[in-house]
Amino acid sequence: MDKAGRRQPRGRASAAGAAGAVTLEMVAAAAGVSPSTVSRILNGTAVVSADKRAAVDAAIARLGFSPNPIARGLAGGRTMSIGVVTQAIDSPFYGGALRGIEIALDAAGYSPLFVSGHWHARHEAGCIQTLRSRHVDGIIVLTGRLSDAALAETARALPVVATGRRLERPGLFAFDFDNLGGALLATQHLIGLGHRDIAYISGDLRHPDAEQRLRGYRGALESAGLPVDPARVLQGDFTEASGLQAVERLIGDRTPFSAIFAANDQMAFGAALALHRHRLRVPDDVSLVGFDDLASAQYAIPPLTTVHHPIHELGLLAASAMLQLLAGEPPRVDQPAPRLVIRESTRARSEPAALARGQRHAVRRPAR
Amino acid sequence: MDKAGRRQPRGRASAAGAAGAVTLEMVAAAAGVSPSTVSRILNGTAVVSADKRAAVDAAIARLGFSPNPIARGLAGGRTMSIGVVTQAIDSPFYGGALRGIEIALDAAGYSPLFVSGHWHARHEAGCIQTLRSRHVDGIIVLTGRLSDAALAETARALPVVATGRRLERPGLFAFDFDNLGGALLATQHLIGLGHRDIAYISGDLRHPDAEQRLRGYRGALESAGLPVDPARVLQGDFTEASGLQAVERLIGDRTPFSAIFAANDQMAFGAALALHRHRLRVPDDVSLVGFDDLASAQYAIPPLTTVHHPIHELGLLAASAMLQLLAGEPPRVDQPAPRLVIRESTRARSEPAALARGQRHAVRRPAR
DNA sequence: CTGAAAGCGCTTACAG
DNA sequence: CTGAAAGCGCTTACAG
Repeated sequence: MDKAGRRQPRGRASAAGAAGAVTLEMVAAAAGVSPSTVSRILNGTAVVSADKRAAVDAAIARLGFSPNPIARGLAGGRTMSIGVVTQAIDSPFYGGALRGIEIALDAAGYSPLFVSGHWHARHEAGCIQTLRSRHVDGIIVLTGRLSDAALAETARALPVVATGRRLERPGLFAFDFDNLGGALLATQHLIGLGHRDIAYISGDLRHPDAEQRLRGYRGALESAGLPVDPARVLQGDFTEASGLQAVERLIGDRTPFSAIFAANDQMAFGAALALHRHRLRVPDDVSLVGFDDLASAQYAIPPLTTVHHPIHELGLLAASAMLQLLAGEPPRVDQPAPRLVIRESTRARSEPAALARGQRHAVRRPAR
Repeated sequence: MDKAGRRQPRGRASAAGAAGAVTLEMVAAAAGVSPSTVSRILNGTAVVSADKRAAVDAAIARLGFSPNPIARGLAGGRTMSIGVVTQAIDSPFYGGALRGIEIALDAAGYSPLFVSGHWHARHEAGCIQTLRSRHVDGIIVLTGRLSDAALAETARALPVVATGRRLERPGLFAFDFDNLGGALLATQHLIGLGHRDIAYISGDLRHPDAEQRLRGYRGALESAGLPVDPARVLQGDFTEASGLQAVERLIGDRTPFSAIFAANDQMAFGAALALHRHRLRVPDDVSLVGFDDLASAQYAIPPLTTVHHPIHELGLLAASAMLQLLAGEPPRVDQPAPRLVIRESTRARSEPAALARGQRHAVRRPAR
């Protein structure tokens, strides 16, 4: 088979050596067809006679062949990998989305390549760069701070799916979660329980989610004819620490409140700790609602009432939209709606509203 | 430059097109040298005259060239990517390790490829398979259930770093965390506080960590001359739910206890909730210690005393060991020791030990 | 020190 | 329907 002048195969470092040696060429030889034919069968690229297909399938099975994605990437431009820009690989919130993406891509033979943008447009741009240098077949961007223009630009080169924004561009599919609706649900729940003095702990307003949730809080108060008191709107940044500090400020300022709605569960946990330190009991003295429904929310003390954000499903949907884009179809996804999960951190308001340290109430009412 | 018979370049789908078109060949042309020379400069493979190097460096900078890892992978067998077998991409515990790995690899120009084994040897083997088909340059295995033999076998083909086990094989570097020592620390802390009836919630004993931590608990009791009562050793599986159930069993069985040591924080959170439901207060009635020091432990109510497991550092170390292996050096890593973090869930024992529902104590003592 | 050339394992026009 | 051949963008013996 070798012509004169062929080199000896290289040592164990040879690229082939690593993954199990059997190549498409070997399959072709075993099946008595050309490599082109094997490739076509693998890719469903052309109609092939039944007997050749059978011979090739048999050879593939017998030899245990699996195509080398690296070579495939070089030759055909498809690496069977999808880049995923998340914000932090260990985010308790986005983790669920990553798992969804992993599952959906795996089922289609694709591998995810996770990179972290750290909520920084520059880092995210670096991520896109890395992913493109690795020739991923498509990129999923989970929220983040990249401009719509940057995303659209990327989408000119390869399919892009983005969450956390609304945007229509060729090759780009974006979908959002109804943050406003979720915040409405949470606030209305509190209002329905008789609360009037509802404090709000906002996330970092540079995140569109934070802005939308704040609008939901305001909207619910306004619809109910309640005033939106700026003193009750605290600025947080989605971390536990900021939730804790917000409550400290609230109490320090002696602003009356009987309920708190935190723009995410992590801040709600911080808020709960601050209340605990001030001997204010949840829900006896203060009702508390979060947003996201992290896995840990149901084991908080008390278990946290929160807005369920189906982040795992969102991951599944993002991956499935990518797969559709890759198949040349316009993505169709049914976006899941927000849903309030009532647990044990909220209760009907007991007069009067908790004020500040020391002024706590011993009143107990049966849980809902 | 083209010989007769060359094809036209392919359309936008061409592999080059995607990532920015500039190739090593273009750099060579611009610098007036051969591609071989550019390659050698890139890889530091050979000594090159200063003027050529300068010309090449200039051309690289001007053209904004960055080598295509895919082509590199095919040709040289190096993909500049490292496979990482974790257990679940959204694990609150392993997440920290992933972040450490990401940081350390990124600094060296490598990309991690994360895959999830789901605590299942078969899945983990599938992960290894996937990673090898993608020609990663090395594999990091975070604990898991793969046999030492399987790991050693993999290490014959490419460098492997494993955590959560001790094992010496060619091409394989493994290191463990001192789980036994950590459990000793936790238990001794409780004993030092005067606790005698210390219940233990074990993790799934198929995990080596769980087994080691149990030994630490036992060892500490024995050293202190305290009996190890089987009724106080509850079987959990590292989940919050199992921690909760363990405490339910303990209380249902009316086994006396004044302290609980849970083999991980997640079970401690579940245990805390069960205690809360039975109106047993932490730490007034029952002291509680966890293990791992998850990010959320400091915002638990009350903030959880726990054994700090430097999982982020372990990730950093694993990656750095891999880098050393890749460089042909024997890895040298200083393994971090376990450390007890005393927060607010433990307190000196108050007579008598809490027994069961209803029998709670109002005794308050100042915190430590 | 440096170049020409073969090769990595695929894919895909091109030509039957 | 199917093959022969060129090419993807690099690396690396081989030969100066």
